[in-house]
Parts: sequence; structure tokens; C-alpha cells
Amino acid sequence: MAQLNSVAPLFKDMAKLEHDHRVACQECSLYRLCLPLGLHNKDLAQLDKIIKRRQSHKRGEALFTTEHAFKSLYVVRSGSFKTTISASNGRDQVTGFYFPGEFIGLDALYQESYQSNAKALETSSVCELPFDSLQELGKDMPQLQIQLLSRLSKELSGDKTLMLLLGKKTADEKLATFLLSFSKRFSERGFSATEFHLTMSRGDIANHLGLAVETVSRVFSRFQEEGLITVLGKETVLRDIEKIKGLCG
Amino acid sequence: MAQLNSVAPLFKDMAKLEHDHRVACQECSLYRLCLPLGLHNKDLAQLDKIIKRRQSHKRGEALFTTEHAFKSLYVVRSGSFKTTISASNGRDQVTGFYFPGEFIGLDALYQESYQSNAKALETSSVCELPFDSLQELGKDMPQLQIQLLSRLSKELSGDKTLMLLLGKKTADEKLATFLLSFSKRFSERGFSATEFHLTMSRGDIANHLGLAVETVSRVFSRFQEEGLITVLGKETVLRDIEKIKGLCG
DNA sequence: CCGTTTTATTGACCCAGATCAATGTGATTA
DNA sequence: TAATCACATTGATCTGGGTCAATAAAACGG
Repeated sequence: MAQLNSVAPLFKDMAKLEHDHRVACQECSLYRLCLPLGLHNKDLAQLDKIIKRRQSHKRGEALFTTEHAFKSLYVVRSGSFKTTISASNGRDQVTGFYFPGEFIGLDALYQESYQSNAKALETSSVCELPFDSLQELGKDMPQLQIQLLSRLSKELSGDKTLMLLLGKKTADEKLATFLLSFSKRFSERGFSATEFHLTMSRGDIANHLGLAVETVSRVFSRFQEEGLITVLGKETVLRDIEKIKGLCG
Repeated sequence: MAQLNSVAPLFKDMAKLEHDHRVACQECSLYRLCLPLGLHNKDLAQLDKIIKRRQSHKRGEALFTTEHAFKSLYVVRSGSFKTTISASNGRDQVTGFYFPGEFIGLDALYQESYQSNAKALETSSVCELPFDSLQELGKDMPQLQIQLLSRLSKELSGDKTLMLLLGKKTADEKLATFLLSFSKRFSERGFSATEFHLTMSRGDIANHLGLAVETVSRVFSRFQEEGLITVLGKETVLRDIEKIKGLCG
């Protein structure tokens, strides 16, 4: 489908985020989206020392599961992840998608045990923050604690919004809200707000939004017929953002 | 209904929590459920100084709304509250119910503006923690920061569980889960795990669980027919906790 | 205490979205 | 490059729980 050719270069840009994983916070392109924001240079250097910059995870690989012992928080460095929790009967819920600069594992620190499973959606890398060291560092770096609190609070706020979505919105509203949330997050990261690649499967999207895969597929198709979007598999173009906004409820 | 007489004394005990609202943290019966847990006496005294112990709020009265300027976090001292967020079109979602010792307003600190509305479900009182002072105090009281992080993380974890409920559970499973969650929280507060008073309306319960009022009413009735519970308006007795557990999914 | 309003229950009916089924399409391996 | 497999789309049908409607029963205000 020719009209999607213009999108391709973007996905190459995306790959640039998979830069050398040893680069320090100071030079990291994610700086302004990440934990160190607001830290003084000296403090930043301290923080830098405790961060383990890790190998990349392949698509489908677990970053952690509820079976693993809690040791670290993670910040996405490149790529994307999903988190899930499971009911006793095997059903599970995709609780979130995570992009560069976002924290994974914040719900673990209450009981110091992972409450969810995190899995890479594509080849992805993370910065690992050993929680003990982070705690230690926080004792004489109040700004770091404040940043952490702020991150937790942000995720909390997002989750409440998701409760509204899951509890009160129709399938159309859910999809529209989902698309706009991604548009916002991509543009915050310097990518196009209207043309992007959805790294997760339709199944993951459906699960996250409390819908059946078939419903997601149908709504995508209908949105396309109505000229709101263009979809070709995972490549997505928002053609009428204003109208999509109007659909969010 | 005679079999509910035995429940009455409990609701009187409940009223005891509405004790003198000037009592200091050190003597407060909520101590072990509340923020100061783990603080040294000296620190506790410091914290005590910044807390504003406030008048009680009447049923239906707002503790804060998204219109109010963010100034404080609150801990429920007696009674109960609900929080809601609103979609643009007027629909709203009950995001949580809050009991003595629980924090309200944690989702506000990211943007330093309230993201939800909090309303008293009965005559209730709170301890007000001015955020500026709390922040200041946190700078040389790492244990306090850790407690705060822990509280946020706990709420986050609870919200993920609620996403699972909203996205994946049937009406029966939702109600069963709801009842058990209350049972747990009541018993943590020294009340009966099997006999309690639900302070919120059927409408609030329905909204919170993503159901219609009529459905909640019907499931309550059916659970009663099946001998799982006894309900008389808001008075509730769990008659077969094990079977209810089995229904949670 | 009574009249009014709000909240709860119960029944009858309906629909958004789930489930079932068939087919298509794209990735992965050899 | 064909075979396999996981994922996606589309259509047909079904159903859990929503909506509408009619009481009933609390809660409230005077």
C-alpha cells in the first residue's frame, strides 16, 4: 500500500534508540524523559554508578516474572515491553505497555516481590536499577526520591484513567483512546504523532482494552473505512486526529 | 431480619474510630496501619507537628475535587471515602474506596494537581498532610520517603488487580472479589471479616466494578438465595467465605 | 409523623460485543 | 519456495449483562 511508504524512515529512526547500551545518563538521549531529570551533575554521576546497563532482550523474552526474586526496577532504554498479571484460572490481563524512558516494576516495591510479568515486544534493552542501591542513594539524594514518587504517581494516575476506560467506554472509545495515548507517547519521544508502528499483537491490544481480538480487528477496519486511520498490519497512520479525539468519550 | 441483630454491636465499635481527632500519632489506634510505621520516636514527633487534624466531613461532602488546588495528601482517620474520575462526557468511574489508615490523593503528586474527586461516604475524618511540609521533612527522614513509596506501590498494585477485574471477570466474579476485598480490609482493622456494613450505595459498587446497578442487585440476591451471603440493605454477612473465594476466578 | 426524594429490587426485553468458524496473510525455518 | 505456524480479518450467531419500566423500601426534610 503506497501511502505507507512515507512511514518507513520513522521506523529506522526508532532503531537509533538501540544505541550503545553503555552510554552514560549524561549523554543519553532519553535524559529529559528519565529518572535523572532534575538531578545535579554530582548526584547524576552517583546514580550513574549503580545503574547496570544490560544486554538487549529478544522479542518474547521475559524481563522478569512473578517467579523471579525482586531485585531491581527497570527503565526501558530502547524497544518496548508489556506487563501482565494473571488470575488464578490462567486468564491474564495486559496491564501496560512501556516505551523508552518509562519505568517497569514499580508495583513490586511494596512487597519487594514482582506482582506482574514483563516481556519484550521486540528486541529491546533496559537500564537496571538495583533497588537496594537506589534506596541507599535516595537517603542522601532527596531529589531522587521525589523523582521516584513522581513516577509512581504518574503511573497511578494513568491506571485510574485505564479503569475509566475499562469500566465505562465502548469498543470504539477504547480504541480511539488507545491510539491517542500512543500518538502522545511517540511524539513525546520525538517521533511522529500520526504515523507509527504498533509493536504489540492485536491480541495484546484487545486484552489490554478488555475486548476480544475480533472486535479490535473490526473496529480498526471500520475506522479505516471511515477515513480516520490507515492500517496495514502493525503500521498505523492517524488521518484525522481531531475526529479520533472526539471519539474518546 | 433477626439473624442480623448480632451484627449491630460491630457498627457501634466502628463508631469508636471516630475518636477525638486531636489525638497524636503516638496514641492513635491506626498507628500500625498508617504512615508513621517504622519511624523512630523523634521522627514521629516531627511528622506529628506537620499533620493537620481536621474536622469531620459529612456524608456526601467533598474532601477535594479536581477543581481544588493541590496542597495536601490525606489519610482516612475514621469513616470512609470514595474517589472518582470523570470522562469528558459526564460519565464517571469510582476508582476506589478508602478506609481508616489509607491514603487519598497519591495520584495528585505527579502534576501537583488533584486528578480525582474524593467524597465522604459517611461522617468521616482525615489527617491532612500538607505536601510541602511532607516533602521538606522527607529530605532528612529517608524512612518516611520509603513509607510513602511503599504506599504508592501498594495502591498501584491494587489498581492493576482492579484492571484484571474490570477487563476479565464476570459479574459474579466481580462481586465475589469485591466482598472478599472488603472482608480483608475490615479484618485488618480489627473488625469482623464476615459481618460488615457497606457504606457505599449499590450505584457506587456497580460503578466501581463496571456493572449496572440492576446487575449488582441481582447478583446480591442470587448469592443470598444460594446461601453464600445474607444481605439486608447495606448490612452484609458472608456465610460461606470458602465458596466465595472459589468464585473469584 | 407524613410526604417527598432517593435508592434498591425485580421482571421483560434488547444489544454490544463475545464466541464460533472459515479464510487469509505474514513470519520462520529448512 | 514450500511447508508450517502464529497472527489477523471477516462473517454468522449467541449471550451476559445493559436498558427500560414498574414497584418497593429507605432516607430525608419539614
